[in-house]
Amino acid sequence: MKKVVLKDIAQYVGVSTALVSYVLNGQAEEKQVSKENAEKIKQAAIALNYQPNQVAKSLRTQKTHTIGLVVADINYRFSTGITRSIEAEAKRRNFTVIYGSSDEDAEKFTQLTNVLINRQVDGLILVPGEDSEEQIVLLQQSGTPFVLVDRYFPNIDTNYVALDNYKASYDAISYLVKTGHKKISFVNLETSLFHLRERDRGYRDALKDHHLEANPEWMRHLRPQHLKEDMELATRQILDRLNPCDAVLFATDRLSIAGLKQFNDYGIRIPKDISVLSFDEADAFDLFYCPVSHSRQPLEKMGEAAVDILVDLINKQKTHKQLYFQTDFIAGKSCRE
Amino acid sequence: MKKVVLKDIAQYVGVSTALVSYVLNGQAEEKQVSKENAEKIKQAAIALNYQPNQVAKSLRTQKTHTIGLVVADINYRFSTGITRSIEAEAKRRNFTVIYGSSDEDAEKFTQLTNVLINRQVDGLILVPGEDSEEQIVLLQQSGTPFVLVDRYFPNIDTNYVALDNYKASYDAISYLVKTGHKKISFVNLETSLFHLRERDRGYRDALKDHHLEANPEWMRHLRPQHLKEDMELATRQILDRLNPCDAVLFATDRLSIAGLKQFNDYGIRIPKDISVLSFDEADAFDLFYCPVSHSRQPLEKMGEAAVDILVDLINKQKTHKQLYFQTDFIAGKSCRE
DNA sequence: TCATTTGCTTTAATCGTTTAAAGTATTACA
DNA sequence: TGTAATACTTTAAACGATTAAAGCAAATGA
Repeated sequence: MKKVVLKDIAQYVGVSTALVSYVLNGQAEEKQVSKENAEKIKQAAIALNYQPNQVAKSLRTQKTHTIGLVVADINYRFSTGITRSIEAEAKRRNFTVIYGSSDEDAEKFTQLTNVLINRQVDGLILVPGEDSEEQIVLLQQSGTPFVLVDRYFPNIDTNYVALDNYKASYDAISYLVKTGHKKISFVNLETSLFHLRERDRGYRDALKDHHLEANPEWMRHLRPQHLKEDMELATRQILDRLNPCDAVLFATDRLSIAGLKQFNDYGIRIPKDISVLSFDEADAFDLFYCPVSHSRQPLEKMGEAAVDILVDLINKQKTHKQLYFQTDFIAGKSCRE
Repeated sequence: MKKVVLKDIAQYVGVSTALVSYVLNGQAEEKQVSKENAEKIKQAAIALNYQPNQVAKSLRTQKTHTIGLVVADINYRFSTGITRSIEAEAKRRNFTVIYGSSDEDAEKFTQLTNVLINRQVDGLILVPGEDSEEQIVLLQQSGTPFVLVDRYFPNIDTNYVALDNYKASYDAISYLVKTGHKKISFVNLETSLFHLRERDRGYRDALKDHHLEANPEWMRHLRPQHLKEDMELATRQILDRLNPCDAVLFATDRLSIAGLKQFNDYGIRIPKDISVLSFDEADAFDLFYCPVSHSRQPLEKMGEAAVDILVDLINKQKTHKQLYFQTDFIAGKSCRE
């Protein structure tokens, strides 16, 4: 069964392709197409089940109505969440999303963005990984509209939608202080990614402002590739006999899961033995014996904002924006009060 | 900065676009392009940073080298897993994947497939939901190459890649029987989806073959939209004072999570009070106090197979295939031995 | 010397749309 | 009656690639 194209409708009705195009694009009035022909064309389109060829349309209009999305790792909850909200908002605005996962690999990230650009996406939404500054700068120079989400580079002036990581971290620690904790550990990843470094800063400043002990051993930076072993060491340090912590803040959901597993293995009970607070949400928290308190990123809002900004950029409304969001605090029962 | 197109290179070097096209598509030898020109063209392409316009290419060749993927719900672990492996295999074969989530909604499913077809994807990989038979039949009639994954319709003769759900279920029950369980419950979803009905059948037959009590109350079908309340009822029934089960098999990961949460709430300990076996894998299992034994779907292999079959279809190698896979049994500690 | 072959290059149509610009009746007005 | 406006419709050139087919020298063969 051959594909029905515009020309087929034109022949079927006995008019030129121009008329058909006008009618099917809702320009019947504007282009003063006779009611009779307009009606015939509409009927024919239905009768022949005409499906416009978007590729041809894109080539002609130089617009694909497509957004390219590169997430850091599709296995992250953050990624599926943000993808979902970006898709929803994109659909609302009649855009399609093509996406890919860089798996935190700078080269793959570059490759992916190039593939997407070759496919003529109108713009990009990116969650860049380590060592991607260069590619971002190149993108910027090329004039491709793009928005960064979650992660950004303080010394590159781009549009981005991010969390106020400093504040989120500061507030989380303040909450722990307020609920009577005095020896607070912070477990983060070893990375140069700015947003995670901001969480460090929030922790440090909060401790200082509340005049708490800032034991250097309590701020841990685990190697992503050696999470399990580094976590084992970290938790042992945190639970140290002589000077144990009474609370720990994990900087990401994956850290929390690894940490809680380790606590399980050690037979440590939450929150009796130690209070636990987490960044991000994880489905896995559901199955833990006590709900885990955590700071939740407003993924829906962030995704929507990213699409909004990007679409503005695409439409040449040169909004230059850096948007910060606040976390929602989800109170569980993993913190002693 | 204007985009560099083929013509620009042609002008830059002083040849026709045909030559440029030949050289950049590796047909220099075949088309007997002079070494001199070939070299110049290659240099120019690099110098001008030429990026071919895939849209134009697709229009001309009538091939987009793109696969459309529609998953049932991006939030399922199954979806991210299969997406990942499909993406990887597609990339290996030089295809890009555009995907969307139908959120188990038949209308959205139809819409999505149409959007993808309009974008001229070369073929589709689909995880259809309830009430999508009609759309599948239409697709088949239209001649669009497609492969179903995970779910399929026994009375529609399509290509698919699926689990041997009957056997997986049968084997899981047999394992429970072998480890000494006698009163085995099976918690499934209320749905007409064939693959889940097959799991019912496996359960029933296994009970019969092992001459076990087949209490109708022990085969539960929960409404997906009322999972929590139905699960509460189901678990109460399973734990019934007078005739409690000694084991339960959950038909999906989400059911397991809901069930285990409920057990947590009731203060039931696994596997002391009851043995638990699950289909699928869940990150959340990690945080449960005891590793959950489960039957794991070989997502990587399934995704690869789906791409393989689809690409064959696209290349007119009319392989007509129904592929069944077996689950891997992952032994945890949630079953009393 | 003329025809043929070889080696290389260009021309131009094509994919399926969109959209200025031009074309052609018909009607209105002076 | 001639001109202008109105109401439509068609023509044809894009968009950026691919690719038969044709073109054109120079080399070869008879």
